[in-house]
Amino acid sequence: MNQMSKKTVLSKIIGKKHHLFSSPFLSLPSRLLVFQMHYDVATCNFLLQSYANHKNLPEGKQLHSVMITSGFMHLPSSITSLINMYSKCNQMEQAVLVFHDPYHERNVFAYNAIIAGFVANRLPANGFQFYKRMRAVGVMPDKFTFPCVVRACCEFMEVRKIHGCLFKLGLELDMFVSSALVNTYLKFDLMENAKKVFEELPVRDVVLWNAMINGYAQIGHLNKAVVVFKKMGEEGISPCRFTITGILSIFSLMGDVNNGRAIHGIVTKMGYSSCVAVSNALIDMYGKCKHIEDALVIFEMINEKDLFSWNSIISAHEQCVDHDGTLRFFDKMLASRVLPDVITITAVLPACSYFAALMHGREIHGYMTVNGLGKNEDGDDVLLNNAVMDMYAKCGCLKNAHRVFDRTSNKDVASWNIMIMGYAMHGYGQEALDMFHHMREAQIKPDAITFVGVLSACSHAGFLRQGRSFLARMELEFGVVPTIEHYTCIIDMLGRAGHLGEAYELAERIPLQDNLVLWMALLGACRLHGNADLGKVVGEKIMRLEPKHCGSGSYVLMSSMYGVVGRYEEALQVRRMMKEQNVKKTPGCSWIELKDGLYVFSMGDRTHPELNALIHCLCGIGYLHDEVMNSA
DNA sequence: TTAGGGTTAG
Repeated sequence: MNQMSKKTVLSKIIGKKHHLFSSPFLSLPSRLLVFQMHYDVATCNFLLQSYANHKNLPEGKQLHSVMITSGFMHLPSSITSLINMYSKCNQMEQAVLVFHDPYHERNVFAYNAIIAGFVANRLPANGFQFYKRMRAVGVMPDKFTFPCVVRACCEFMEVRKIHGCLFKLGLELDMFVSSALVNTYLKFDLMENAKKVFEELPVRDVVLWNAMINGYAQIGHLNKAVVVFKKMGEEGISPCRFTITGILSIFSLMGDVNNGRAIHGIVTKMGYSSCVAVSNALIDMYGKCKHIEDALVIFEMINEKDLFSWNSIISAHEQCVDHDGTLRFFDKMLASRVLPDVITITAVLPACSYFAALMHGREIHGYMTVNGLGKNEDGDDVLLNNAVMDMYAKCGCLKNAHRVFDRTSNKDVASWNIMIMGYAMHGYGQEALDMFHHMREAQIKPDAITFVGVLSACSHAGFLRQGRSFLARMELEFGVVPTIEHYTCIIDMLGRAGHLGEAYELAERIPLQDNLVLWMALLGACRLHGNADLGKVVGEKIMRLEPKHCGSGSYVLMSSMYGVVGRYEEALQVRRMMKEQNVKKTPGCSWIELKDGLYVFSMGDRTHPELNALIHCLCGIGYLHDEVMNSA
């Protein structure tokens, strides 16, 4: 009988007995009697393994007490299985208590199990301490010890010492030890050491190839990672699921949909389609390559969607700038009772910011606070808190944004930029500049984005003198070279204030003039102040730019500018040009946030399944007039 | 009785 079938038979027998042993209808002494009649050490160990795999701590603990009563604790195998059970249930304190059991001498099995436990529970330093103790008391490590000990190394010198030991013990060619070694060297960014271990092995299995592929990807050498992947195929090693997820993440980073699709072909051919992690990696790849339709097909085919599946499809929508899709899938996720995590929230918050969906954003912030998601091992999760701040700021809720800002202990330059930009975009120029001064007091070095915020604050508030001064000082005093974004802010500022001549002169003077946004800002100012002559010159400049840069916005702005000053013939001429060039006006898009979600509409869009009901509802609460309802 | 890989954001 082979190992597998032995295990199957054993589990069937134990299943029946176990039912009796766990029966709530029997008193403890009776259960103990059943146990003593039918159970031996092998059965206990088998059960403990099963409890460990299912993280069934209560039954594991119960079995532990029965084992003590039955006198099984002097057996080394019981100790090892118990340590393993407690480790897998994340109870390292209990595991250590078992390890120190006074009636038992600690052998290599017990040491291996406790070191593995600490490594799996992300406490490598504790694991390494047990290895040192093991050597101190003279217990010889074996080929099972080293894969864990290598992973337990927290410093380069420790790995080097262990690596030396492997040669002394003749374990330098063991594939389990070597793959741990390769991964640990990569953890310390020591690609050359990892490569040496890999190349000196006479036989390499798929795990080792995976380690090298992921290692190159980790240090940003994506092309080299692809070369290693190809070489692996040439050497006749078939990719496993882990290889597939790794290489898919590489092609997604490269935005290489063709090779990604080729991997999709391998997935189908090798029958990996049913593996959720593989499907999730495919969704991510198609999402990052902006092929949302393919991502959706994969997503719909997953039977048991996990957190990764939802996060991948939500992020895919966000990457394809489909904010509506992002929120739709987030709602679907909640309806499927899958709880969001930090990654879900960071993907969803920008969509809330885009739609100024304050209700949605506030709910997410509440969920985050209740579940302690704003914190990580470094204290406050500054990136997540920045996303919340940005959401509140973009929704115009500056008080809440400021509250989150104040509560974030480890603010970075982005935190300050979000607040400066938030105040600037809502017309609080003075508050934005005050934030900038506080930022300097806090000795945070401003960057290019800070000055976009500061200059746009000056522009919106009409602080001409200060705006000019900031532009002059930003390079000299702060070492930030003005870019086209900064000049656009200044031109916008001068234009809004009616200093059209100065704005035009500046636009002419600066390098990289072929920037549409810059000239559009000036065109907008010409329209605002009814200066169609200068507007015409600016308009012609825009038209001379590459036609692909010239969207419908500039044509519409120009025709409207001529309209404002009564030059209708020229306005019509622009409209005719639009027709000739086949430029279509992008339809207007609007949205409304109601209690049950966000509704997005574009002009003439009648595709919403509950359009009529929604219009009735909107009329009822005074959002729409009856004529609209009648036209629906 | 004990051991080595994976996917999602910024």
